[in-house]
Amino acid sequence: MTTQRPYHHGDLRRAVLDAAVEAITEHGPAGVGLRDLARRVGVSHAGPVHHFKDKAGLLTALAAEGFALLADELGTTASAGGDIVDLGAAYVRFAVEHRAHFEVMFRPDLYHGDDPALVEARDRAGAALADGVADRPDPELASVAAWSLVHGFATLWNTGALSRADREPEALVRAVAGRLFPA
Amino acid sequence: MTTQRPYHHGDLRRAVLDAAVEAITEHGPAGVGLRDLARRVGVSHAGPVHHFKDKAGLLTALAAEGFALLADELGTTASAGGDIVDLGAAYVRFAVEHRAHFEVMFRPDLYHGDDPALVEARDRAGAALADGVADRPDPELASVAAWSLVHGFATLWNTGALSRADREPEALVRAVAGRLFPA
DNA sequence: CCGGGCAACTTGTCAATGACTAGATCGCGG
DNA sequence: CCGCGATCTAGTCATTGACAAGTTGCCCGG
Repeated sequence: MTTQRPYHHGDLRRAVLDAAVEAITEHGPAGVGLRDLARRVGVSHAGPVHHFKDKAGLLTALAAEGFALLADELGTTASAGGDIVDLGAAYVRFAVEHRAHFEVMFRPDLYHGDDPALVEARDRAGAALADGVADRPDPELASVAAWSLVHGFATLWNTGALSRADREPEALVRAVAGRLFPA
Repeated sequence: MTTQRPYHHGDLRRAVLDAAVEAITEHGPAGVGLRDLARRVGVSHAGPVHHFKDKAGLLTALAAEGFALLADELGTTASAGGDIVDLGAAYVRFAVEHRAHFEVMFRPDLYHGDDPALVEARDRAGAALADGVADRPDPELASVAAWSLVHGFATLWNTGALSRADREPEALVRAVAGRLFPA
């Protein structure tokens, strides 16, 4: 393996983000260090700084990416004719499959909440959720109820509090959501 | 103010816990340092260590205290004849009034999840919640639904995601929970 | 083709943190 | 009155995030 790394990494930004996802999935958002990520990726300890300014900047980028991903998922299930329960299931699926992103997204004390890219993505995701309950009676309240239910389910599931249930998370949340929003 | 502090603090453990609550309320769990707490309380930088072993130990104590408080709150509303909606409201009230405790409690990567005192308190709180839905049809599912709803509401509220709503959190969650569990 | 400019990356440094060790101080039981 | 253990202090070490300054190599204008 004489492959001497070139001076320029190629796509360090992406590599660091991926390493961060991996590290957060393993040790939680608290256990991530800029220097550790640099080591994982194989660059010097200050390499990532150039792309993210500081630790909060890294997590801001992660959160923004997460909101964008979530908005996309919700958008596709909505345009595929999915109803509110489908949307909720998509929300939970996202939270489980992208746990690292999800955990950072709802920890505003870790990142810069006023970042433009982040704000845009977050609003987009919020709109997708709101659309799903637009045709329900009292949409304001229904929106709060739906979001609370699926968000609570997702966070509880990810912290392991619900894992005694033997069902798959998506099936379980469908059963639960069907109770709140009968067809 | 010639009150020279005595060598022995009196109740350093409690003082550090209180300082931690204050610090977490201000800056979130990430922004808390053992040394910072020691300074706030006015002891040397290694003082707290004696009582909590390490940082995770501190947060373990905080989490255990939180679960105990929550179990007490739920217990009193239940024995006062409260129904499932009252229990949910109590859950949210706890989360809002004891935000610092609540945030640590559901961040298992920050503390020692196998601490005996913590396990006991957590189980007690869980039992109090489960009791509230015992008389509902399909209690297993109802328990998941109720917990998800109020937990999601509480975390979303605390992160500010729901704060556009002009209602008080407790009243709002009552309206939402009443939808899931009609009287 | 080539030279300068600029982004990407490195090396070095600093203050602060968590964890550890050894030692000082105090209070309580015998 | 003594000593012994719990409580707290002081000192140290590796590590971290942030910053400053230097290096490397790509790309664009001439």
